[in-house]
Amino acid sequence: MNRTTGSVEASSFPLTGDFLAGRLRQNLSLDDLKYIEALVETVSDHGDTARLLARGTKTERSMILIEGYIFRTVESGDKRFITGVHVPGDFVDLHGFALKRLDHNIDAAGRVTVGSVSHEALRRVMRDRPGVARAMWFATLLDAAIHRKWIQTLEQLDAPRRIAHLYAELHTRLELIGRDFSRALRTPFTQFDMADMCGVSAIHANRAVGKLRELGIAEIRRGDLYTNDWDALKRYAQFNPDYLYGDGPLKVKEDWD
Amino acid sequence: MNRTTGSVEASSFPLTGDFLAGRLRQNLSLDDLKYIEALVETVSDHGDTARLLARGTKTERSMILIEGYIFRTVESGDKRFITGVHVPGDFVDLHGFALKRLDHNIDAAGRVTVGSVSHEALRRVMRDRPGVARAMWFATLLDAAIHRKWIQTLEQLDAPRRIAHLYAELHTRLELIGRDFSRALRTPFTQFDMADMCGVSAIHANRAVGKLRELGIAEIRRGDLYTNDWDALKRYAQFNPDYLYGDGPLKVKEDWD
DNA sequence: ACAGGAAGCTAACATCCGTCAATAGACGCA
DNA sequence: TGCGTCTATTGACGGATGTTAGCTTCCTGT
Repeated sequence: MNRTTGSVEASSFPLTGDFLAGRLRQNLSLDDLKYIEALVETVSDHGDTARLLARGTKTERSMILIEGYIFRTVESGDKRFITGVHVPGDFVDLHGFALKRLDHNIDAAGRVTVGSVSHEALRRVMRDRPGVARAMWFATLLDAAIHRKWIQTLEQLDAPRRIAHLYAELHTRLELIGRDFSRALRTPFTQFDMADMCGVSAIHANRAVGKLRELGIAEIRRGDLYTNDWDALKRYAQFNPDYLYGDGPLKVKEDWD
Repeated sequence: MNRTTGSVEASSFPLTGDFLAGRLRQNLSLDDLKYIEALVETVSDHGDTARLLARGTKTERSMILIEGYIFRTVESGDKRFITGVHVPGDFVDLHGFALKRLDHNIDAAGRVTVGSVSHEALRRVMRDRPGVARAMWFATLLDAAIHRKWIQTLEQLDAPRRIAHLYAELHTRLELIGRDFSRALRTPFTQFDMADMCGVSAIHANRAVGKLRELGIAEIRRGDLYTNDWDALKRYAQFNPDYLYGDGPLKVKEDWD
């Protein structure tokens, strides 16, 4: 667990705006999206495996992931456990705004670009933009739904299927933000990362990767997954995307307000 | 999985009010609590293992658990997986208000008493009582924190420790709503239920229960756990209650509004 | 008291997985 | 280019867990 916090402040504005197509894409007007984008006060790049926020920290800012992958981790003894992974468009510590302290670390997986929103700005959202505030609530509800699916995966699947399910989920989540990887899904994950996400030892994660290769399901090399049959992979992992609410994930009932 | 939906409508009003001391206990005035209590339109009792709400159902009501235990379950093949458990005071399907459909079932564990709140009433809350609306958001954030701990438990602990951790968590959550079981924690859980919560087979759950007994950690008989040393049990389960935010679980930053 | 059924318990065997040890490959840096 | 480190890989062994089968205990209804 090498942690080099090589943070580099970047002044690259404006944002692309694309990343907002993810978590917050539903039920927000273009005006709302522009409003959210304007909340981002600073954008920064972070080096490999940087710890962006340590457990227990009290902060006055929340981060939205713009590029890369971020882990939610906890440490116990000398072991690390990964309880969640984020893709661009996700608010990674929105709960840090509501709850007093964070109960886990926020770690970059490889290089990341994050936008920072002050809690002062979020307080203005709560006061002035109830629609946007609701969208943020729904985004955290989707987090919870993904957590529940991880619980089920850990309860139900063996190691090879857990890894396949992880990549199937990422594939779908990345598709939902408009990124299509027809043949390869690139990540900076090591087999240690996969092991910590799947609750198995690194050596067993290696066996699992080998089994996926042997079965012709997928070839995983240095975190990058290559396959020519995503459907077969998803079937093998017993993947059902319903929990991501892709067809209207964050839609509220029509008669709100 | 016997499902007798023996629902009996009860007209027993008013509520005790005690059950609200749980999830929503922080940052709400007495006036707010009375307001929430008044939202409960009907109270009903349900028989053993009743399915209160099926996955995919669209509903116009949300339920708050008043007495008993409730499971969140999913079914895959002929197997059942439990992704969460609720104690009195918990809103069990508040996310059903925000998201269009439920991604899992809501099942009673033994006999339960639930209060029902119409989504129409919740819409009024959103509009008129921002403080209460926030408290509901925070309650779902605490759900997510508990989910993350379950993920970690599944990744980290063996079967005996998972069962010990489950009871340690319930003990603390019940303490937080003012119920103290110094020597015994009574639940209607079967070893099948424990197995489905811990991601092991029922037979292995039985082995695990036997090991806890053999180690002198706890005696579990028909769901009821007896011990004279909760600290030892919690130490054995590596239980750390921080994630329940017990010292101020749902506290918001002081300077809100 | 009796019968039936659900839950709890035990044993035997196979598979999944953790650990230790050792080696090979890939990448960054001098 | 060569070295060192991180990552990936393989084998061997033991422990944890799944599966099947059968038995016992407890509860409940009659």
